[in-house]
Amino acid sequence: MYEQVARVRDDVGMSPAPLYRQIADAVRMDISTGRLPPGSKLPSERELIDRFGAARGTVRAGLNVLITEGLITPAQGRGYQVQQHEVFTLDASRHENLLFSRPEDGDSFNNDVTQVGRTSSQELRVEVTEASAEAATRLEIPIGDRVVLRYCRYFVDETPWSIQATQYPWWLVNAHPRLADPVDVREGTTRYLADRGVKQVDFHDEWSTRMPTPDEARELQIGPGVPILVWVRTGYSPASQPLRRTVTVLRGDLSRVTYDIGDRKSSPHREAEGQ
Amino acid sequence: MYEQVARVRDDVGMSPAPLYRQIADAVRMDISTGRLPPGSKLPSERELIDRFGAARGTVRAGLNVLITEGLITPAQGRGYQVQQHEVFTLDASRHENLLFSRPEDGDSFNNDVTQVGRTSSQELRVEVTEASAEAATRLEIPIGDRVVLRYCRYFVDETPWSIQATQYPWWLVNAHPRLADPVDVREGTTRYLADRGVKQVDFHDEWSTRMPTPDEARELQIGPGVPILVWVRTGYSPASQPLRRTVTVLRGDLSRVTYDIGDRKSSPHREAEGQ
DNA sequence: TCGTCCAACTTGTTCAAACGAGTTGAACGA
DNA sequence: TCGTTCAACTCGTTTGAACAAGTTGGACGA
Repeated sequence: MYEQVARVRDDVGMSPAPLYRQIADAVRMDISTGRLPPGSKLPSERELIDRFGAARGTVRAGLNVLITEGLITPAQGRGYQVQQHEVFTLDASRHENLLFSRPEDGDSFNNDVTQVGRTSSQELRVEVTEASAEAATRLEIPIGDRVVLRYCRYFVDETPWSIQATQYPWWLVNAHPRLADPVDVREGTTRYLADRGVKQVDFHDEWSTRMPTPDEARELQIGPGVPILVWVRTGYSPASQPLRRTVTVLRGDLSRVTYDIGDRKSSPHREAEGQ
Repeated sequence: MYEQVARVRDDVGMSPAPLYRQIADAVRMDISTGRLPPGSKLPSERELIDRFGAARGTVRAGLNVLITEGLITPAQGRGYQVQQHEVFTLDASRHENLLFSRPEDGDSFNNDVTQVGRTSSQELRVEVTEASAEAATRLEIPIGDRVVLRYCRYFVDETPWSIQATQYPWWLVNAHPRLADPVDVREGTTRYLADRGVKQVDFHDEWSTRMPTPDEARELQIGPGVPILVWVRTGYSPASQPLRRTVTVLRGDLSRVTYDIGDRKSSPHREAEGQ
């Protein structure tokens, strides 16, 4: 199927790209042109060795570039595969607090998920710990003060989606003890608090991106080359008192986030698929 | 300085981590504990070879893990260095449209930059092109319609910071021709339009993250292991007519984004340094 | 027919060697 | 003193070999 590719080594003048990068470029081109569509299997290392007349190490160096770029995934015994993502959109400006909260909460994300025929599930863990310096600053409490930490990992079908850790100051937990219940608050913590007169009206959101730590990569089941989105939301009462601080780590390859700012209510945006 | 590390190979039962990952873990630990502070030089490959009794390829595989995680940067002839970032924060909810716009625009970002004693600069390029499918959808114009593309690369001091491409629909350019001027609009395009009665009051923002393409990596001068933030903002008139669409690509290692949502005006957040 | 087993694939890990190319600082000469 | 040169360091690229370990499908036997 492939003819032997003439190796570009003996140029005069400008030095050619190193062989491993030529390999990466060639395969990347095959991907971007659609010759290798998402989900398809790459030629095996053996085939690429023959095609480029390179050593195995060189071929692997080239493929490693594409792994780092998040374009392909290796699987021992099965070969390399072109990444395919199904992106879910999260409307952060309408989002109350928790991903996957109940539809009655008016949350848009769970709807997004279930409307596509997916099932969402979650693992919950609740602890009482001490506030870190960062959290204490945001929650405007002394460092080391007791807080309730509600830790949650969310799944779409079987795929880990995000990790979320919410810290509530102790004074709030005292008044509303179900926050410390190690079980799911059925109607959602935001609704629970709202029903008891504690309303979050303001948010401060902070976004950043980075590569996952090994722990995060394990929990989200992502390989190298996939960045994460880190979302830190602090919620405030009408009196500008911090009520909670939520740190959410989202898989970058599966997530898109939107904000609608201004007067328009429901945005009439068609879903434009991009890249 | 370092004693020979006993290699963990012959465990019974659970197979040990491969050597290259042991090396990565050891060095990562040195970084996270501060034994190797940001900006410091790593031991050379030679030293690590001796310390772990591994082949050079194995040591390089280990270091490659850390490069992919964005923790270190290699420099030919000079050794490896622990990454050090100076993060700049961009307040997207107060942000008018362009990064680095003039202080009179009330933009917070340029202030952030100059207040720290940095200088911001930019490269501008203006073209007339045809709207892509995506852009046309957002701008609510026919696909292939003429648009003005204002392309800009921003720098902090000498460091590339972000790449920004704004598309204006032709009907707007006709009415406000300076949008097509291949020179900097001194007072900022947002202000320019506002002064002429065209006010952007609503925004639709879309955020995602991914690894850069080779082109983006070159333009932003980022190495492997550094993700980018992609920000797509569509601006609307009070009549909900799309006025422009801006795609901004930000270096993930240097950027943090905030949104303040709700009634509170200026958020009294102290700058809490995290991570 | 239906499991089991195994051969033949796949990628994962590691070694050893060689040469190329960028950087640095010390020795040297003008 | 100052510039040049160069040795000795750094990482960059490539080869070839070997064995480990996961996957798959077909042959084979019950």
